[in-house]
Formats: sequence, structure tokens, C-alpha cells
Amino acid sequence: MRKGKRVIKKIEEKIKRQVTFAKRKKSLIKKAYELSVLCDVHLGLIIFSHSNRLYDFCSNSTSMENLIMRYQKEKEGQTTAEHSFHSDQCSDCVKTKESMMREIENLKLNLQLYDGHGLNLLTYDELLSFELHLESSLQHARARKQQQQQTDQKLKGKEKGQGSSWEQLMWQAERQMMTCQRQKDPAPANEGGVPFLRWGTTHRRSSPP
Amino acid sequence: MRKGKRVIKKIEEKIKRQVTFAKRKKSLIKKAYELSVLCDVHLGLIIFSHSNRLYDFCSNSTSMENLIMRYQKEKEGQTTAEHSFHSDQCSDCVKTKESMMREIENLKLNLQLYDGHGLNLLTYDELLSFELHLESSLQHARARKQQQQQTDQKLKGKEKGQGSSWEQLMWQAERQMMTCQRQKDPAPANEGGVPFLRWGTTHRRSSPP
DNA sequence: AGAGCTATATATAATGC
DNA sequence: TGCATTATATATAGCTC
Repeated sequence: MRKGKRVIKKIEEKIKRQVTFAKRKKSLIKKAYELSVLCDVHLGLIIFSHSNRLYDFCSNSTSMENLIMRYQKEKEGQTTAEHSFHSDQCSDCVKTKESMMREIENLKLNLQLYDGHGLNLLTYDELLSFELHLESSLQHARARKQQQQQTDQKLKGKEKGQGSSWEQLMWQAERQMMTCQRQKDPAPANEGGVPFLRWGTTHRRSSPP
Repeated sequence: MRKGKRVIKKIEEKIKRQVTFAKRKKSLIKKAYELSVLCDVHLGLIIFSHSNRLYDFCSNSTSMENLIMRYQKEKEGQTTAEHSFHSDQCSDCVKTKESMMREIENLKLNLQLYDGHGLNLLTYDELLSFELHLESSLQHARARKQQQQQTDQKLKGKEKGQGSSWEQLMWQAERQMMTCQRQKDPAPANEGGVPFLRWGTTHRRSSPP
């Protein structure tokens, strides 16, 4: 039975504090879950108990790593470089990190070209190459689209046939190969966090139709 | 006035969803704050709205970066700890490196799409979006090519005119804008390592012709 | 968007087991 | 520890402004 208003101040009695922590943590995670589902938003919650135990929650269709990356991307844009504070501890790590940052920068610049940004930094010849490259990309994409369209139609036609059609098997095998090829890293970091597709929707086909 | 139990399912009406998001987000952050104070624990909350806006909360006496580092350290401990040989001296650096590696992976996957690799992981709708995106890219590139062609011709014609032509000035201004826009980060990450243009030559125009 | 209002639904502090 | 109970305090959906 609650009496009086709750004063938000550290609970000094250890037992009470632990009990309250367990209860409130549970409902906080529940609330986070509800918000993520009701409003279809991505969110992550990280809690370290007083005994340093980790509790976390992350909305479906994303991963904490993904959220962290997006968070850092946001913050990066807001503040200027503030990585200086954890640099003096291990300079070799920092160096490697710097080279990785450069690589990320370069990759991003390359991706930006496809959005039409930075084209003015290219020579005429490079623009020509780029144009040819784009035409080739377009061909690939269209070919794949057509292929998939046909596959989908065939599948639809055979929907009530045998349990697993040739196309389905091929599709699965193909996907498995790609997945295997793309995920040398055993870490399940990509389980829900597919690469962010900047030019459109963010979800990839997760199973054959 | 609430009637009946809340069913936790995505709210389809956009307006309702937004209102609920605003209200629940507010109280979720409040609850997070209360838990952190009452129980004196460290916690972080990251929320991305449907419009991709970031809202976050982090308990006092720590920072989100710190929490993220601790989180990643925990998670790493849960999976096979095979990076221990990397450098146990600065494991927090390793964590950050891991997230960077993942980002690099993602960026590379996105770039590979333009080479026609991984298209089979896209849904039909995504392929459509991608196709449209490529067409737009192509338009941009062609427009820029034409623009540069004209500029080059004019410059050639006026080569012996006044020291700085209008086009040159405009080009310089444009380039300066782009450079400025692209390098919020004051770090000279691009000093020597120009982005590697995978689809052709590797050098970019470094000065107006 | 955001601020109040109101009737319910939930959360939760204290207690006992 | 954890679980159930219970009396209150909060949260919140729908509404108006």
C-alpha cells in the first residue's frame, strides 16, 4: 500500500532498493517493449544493476549494435570530434581506429556519389567511367528484378504443388550461399540489422515468398 | 477515458500513433530517470522516432558512450572471447573497433549492390527502389558530365582572358562548399587517402582545369 | 505539435508467506 | 530470493482547446 508521493531520491536501504530495482526494471522494459510495438519505433535500453549486471532490451527488427551505430552517427554529426579523450591510453589502437575511420569515410564518400553528391570532385574521365558503371548496375538490377518476378510468378502458380519446388530450393540454396559468404563473422550482429539501404526501404527479404 | 485493455499491437492511425509515441516516450524517459535515481544504477535509453529522430536518456554520473562500451564489453564476453589475443590492454578500444568493423562491413555490402552482388537478398520492392535510385544517379552523373564538358570548353576558349573567369570562381566556390559540407570532422582524414573509386580510376580532380 | 481534462488501466510500495 | 495481495499513486487514451 503506497502512502504519500514518491520522492525521487536514492533509496538508502539496500534491500528495498534491490526490490524496487527488480520491479521497476521489469516494468521499464515492459514499457519500452510496448512503446516499440505500439508506435513501431526502434529503441534500445541498457541497464547496469548496482552489481554491474547487464539487462537490456531492444525492439524487434533491429539490433542493439545497429541502434548504437545509428546513435553514434547522430551524435557524431552533433558534436565535433570528441574522441580525443580516450586516445592517450592506447595509441596503437587509436591508430588502427583512425585508419578504420578513414576507410569508413572513404566508403561513405563513395556511397554518396550514388546520391549525386561529390560528383564535382570527379574528372571528366571519371564521370564517364562512373556513368558506364551505373549503366551496368542498372542492367544487373533489372535483370535480377525480372528474374525474381518470374520466380515469384512460378511459385505462385505452383503454390499448391509439392511442398518444396525447384525454385524454392534453388532460392534457398542461393540465399544460404550468399548468407554464408556475407557472414564470415559468426557474431549474430546482422540477425536483424541488415545493412541500411540508403535509397529506400530498410528491410530485406528474410525468407522465400 | 480508457476503455478496455490495451492490446499491444502497432497503432495503424498515424495521428494516434504519433500522439501515443510522444506521451509514452515522455513517461518512459521519466521512468528511466526515476529508476536510475531511486536505485542508483546506470542506464541508457535510445529511441529513434518513426521519422528517424533520436531521443535518448542516460543516467547521471555516466555517459552513453561509456554505457555502450560497457554493453559491448559484456556482449563480447558472452560470445566466444576470441579477441583476447588482440590486446587485453585496451579492450574498450577493441569494442569500438568491432562496431567500426561492422559499419565497414555494412557499407561494403551496400557498395557491392552497385556491382550487382547481393541483389538476391532484396525484395522485389527494394529492387524497384534500387532501380529508381540508380536511374536518378545516372541522371545526376550525366548532368554533371554535361555541365563539366561545357565548363571545360568555355574555359578553353577563355584561357587567355582575365585571370579568374566566372566559371572558375563558381567552380571554386562550389567545390569549397562541397568540401566544407563533406568535412564537418576537422580531422585531416582525407589528407592523402582519396576515396578509392572502385568502378574505375582512383584519382579525383584536385584542382580546376 | 502541445496542454489540460477525465475515466479507467497499470504500476508499485508495503506486507505477509 | 521470489510471489501474491492490496491500497494508493501514476499512466494514459480519447477528448477539447
